[in-house]
Amino acid sequence: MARGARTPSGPPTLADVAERAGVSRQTVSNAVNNPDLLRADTLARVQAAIADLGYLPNRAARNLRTRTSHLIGLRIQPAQEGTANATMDRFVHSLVETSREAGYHVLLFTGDPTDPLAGYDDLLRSTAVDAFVVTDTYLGNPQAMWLDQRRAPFVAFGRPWQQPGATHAWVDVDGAAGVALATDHLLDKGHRRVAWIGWRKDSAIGEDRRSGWTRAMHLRDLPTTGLASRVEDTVTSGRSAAGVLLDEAAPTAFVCASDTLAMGVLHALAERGLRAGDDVAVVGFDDSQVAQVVRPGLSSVRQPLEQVAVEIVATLEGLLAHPAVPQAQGVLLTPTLEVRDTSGPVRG
Amino acid sequence: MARGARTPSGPPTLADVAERAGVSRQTVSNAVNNPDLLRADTLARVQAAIADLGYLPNRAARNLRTRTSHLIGLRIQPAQEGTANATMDRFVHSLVETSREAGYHVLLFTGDPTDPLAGYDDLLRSTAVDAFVVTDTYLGNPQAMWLDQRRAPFVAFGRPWQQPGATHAWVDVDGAAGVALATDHLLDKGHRRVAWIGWRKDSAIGEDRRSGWTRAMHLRDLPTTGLASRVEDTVTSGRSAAGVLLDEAAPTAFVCASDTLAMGVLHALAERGLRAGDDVAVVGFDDSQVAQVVRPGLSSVRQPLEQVAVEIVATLEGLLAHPAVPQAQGVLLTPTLEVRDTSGPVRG
DNA sequence: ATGAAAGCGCTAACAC
DNA sequence: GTGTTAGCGCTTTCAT
Repeated sequence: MARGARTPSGPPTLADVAERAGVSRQTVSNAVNNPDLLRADTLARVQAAIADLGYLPNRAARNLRTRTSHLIGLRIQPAQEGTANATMDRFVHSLVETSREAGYHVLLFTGDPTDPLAGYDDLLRSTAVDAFVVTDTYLGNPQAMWLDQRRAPFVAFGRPWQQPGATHAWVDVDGAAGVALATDHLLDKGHRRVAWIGWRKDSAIGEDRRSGWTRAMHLRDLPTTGLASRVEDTVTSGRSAAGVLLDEAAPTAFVCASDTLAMGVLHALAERGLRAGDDVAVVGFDDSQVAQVVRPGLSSVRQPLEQVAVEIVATLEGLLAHPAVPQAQGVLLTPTLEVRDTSGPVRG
Repeated sequence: MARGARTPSGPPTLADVAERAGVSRQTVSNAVNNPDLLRADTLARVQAAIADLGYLPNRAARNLRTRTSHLIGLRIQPAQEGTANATMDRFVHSLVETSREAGYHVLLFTGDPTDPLAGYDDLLRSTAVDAFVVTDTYLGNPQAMWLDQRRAPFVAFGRPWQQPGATHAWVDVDGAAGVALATDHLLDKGHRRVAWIGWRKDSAIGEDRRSGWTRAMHLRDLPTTGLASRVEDTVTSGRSAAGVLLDEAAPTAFVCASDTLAMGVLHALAERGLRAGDDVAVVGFDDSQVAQVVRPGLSSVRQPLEQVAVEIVATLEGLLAHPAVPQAQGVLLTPTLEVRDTSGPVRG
């Protein structure tokens, strides 16, 4: 059947535009992808036809031909209820926004939480996505190694802590710097006994953040012994840890590896009739909604997730370019500190 | 060029499998899509070849041929900072999970917040997605009407409040029932003066939720006059509204249209030295992370978002089936109540 | 039950 | 600068 005599079924195609503009299909393709190749008047005629028809290239056909999908795969985990952790929400939005500007959409997938590789393989083999953004590198990061082996383009949000020899591109936030920022802020306020509540030792991110605290303390010749605690990332753990530290080390301020832990500290203070901000200062990490709406307002380290997304997409574009543009292997961004009520000046 | 002599560039294709199994390409296609058509031994041979090669059908080719993408478009808004609203996070994950089980992936896009249609059009015209899930129906819902006109398959999360004549499929949570649940819970605890803090009158969702409160109160012959306030959805608005109500109407309990407003109430109580849960009860709406980690724990109405996702995907499958399966136009799900400290029994 | 032919809509390569 | 040819990998139709 001749394409010219088609019934108006489905969106217009290249052929429709070509016929209407009185040019060949290839010329229409060029008008869309390489406008410079056309003479001005031809271009105008084709563009008019495109506008008239409301033509947009069919994605599947273009994908098949160019062997790209302009899709970026992102695996998401269920939101952790009962915690204040909600980094993903902000990051996902930033990534979607930035990707759009670069001509990409974000394809979400989940996977068996026990199998970090689930989902990646199928998408890769079926050429459903051009690249991945890998976020859950804290699990030990087998995805990164695995994707690297398959030569799958990807950028990690998070450093390859466990694989010192890894060569893949990554973008991360300098947790140590963030915690140092928080600690310095407290020290500047006059605090001397600043405690740390962080995660268990097997968390590389936790240890990194912790190092920001020890560094800041030691730079002012302040001791850290007996002032630190390593616990699970739950509110109740934070509460107990704070209780023990208050009893045994009498800190006047707490820096925490997460807002979840910081909330635990606030609970412990309230139980003892201590006023957060006035009696004891507290700083959390992630600038969660909880930090923003709780009373008193929780000071917190904020990750520049918008900027992370920008760096990730820029890296991705380099990776996917032909020929691939050499990338800086890693980009480390510095967080900021949101000061709220819980780190007001010490009373008196 | 004969496909048989290909260099091992890129993933295996149908032709590769066919050659290895000694059958035609069509037979491989049938083995994948209509296994029943093959003789048992042929099927086994083909499946072995598929497994050996790690073959998975190329998405773009399949999409082009079948005119489907097995992608569901979802437009996301930026997380509202400074509020406790985080329904999206949980919903998105549920939707991705449920979609996967139905063979779909979720494609995320954003749009100009001032133009609710931005993004939809391009995806539709380029046949990038098979259907949409429309969530932000509270804005007045032009997307629904618009998509309906274009005969684009979609399901709305949220009723067509503004368009009584709308015929599209939707899934929603019965906010009135949720608030009635909360109010009854408080009345059962012995409260009689239960106040309502909700959104401005132009919010249909807000008015619906409010109706659950008036209904529950009136069912027990309790007055509502002077006990209600309609404000913006911010913590400070909730705080002021609670202050005014406490001064003028002396309620012993508050039901709020959101956790954000409920947090405002908690602030107001704390400022007055009143203890939430003991002196005055408070129930929020959304069961946000804030409700879960704040102290005292905030009782809250929880939307069954997992179930919403299941219903939406089921409806979508019906819509996309050939021939389309007739759908119930709307599905209304009932929320549950998470009881925490702020709605403990009245003291004494 | 299996194979051959055609074509989805697009773009890369080349001819004019 | 524009048109022609071919083919991406798959599935639908029809023949065997």
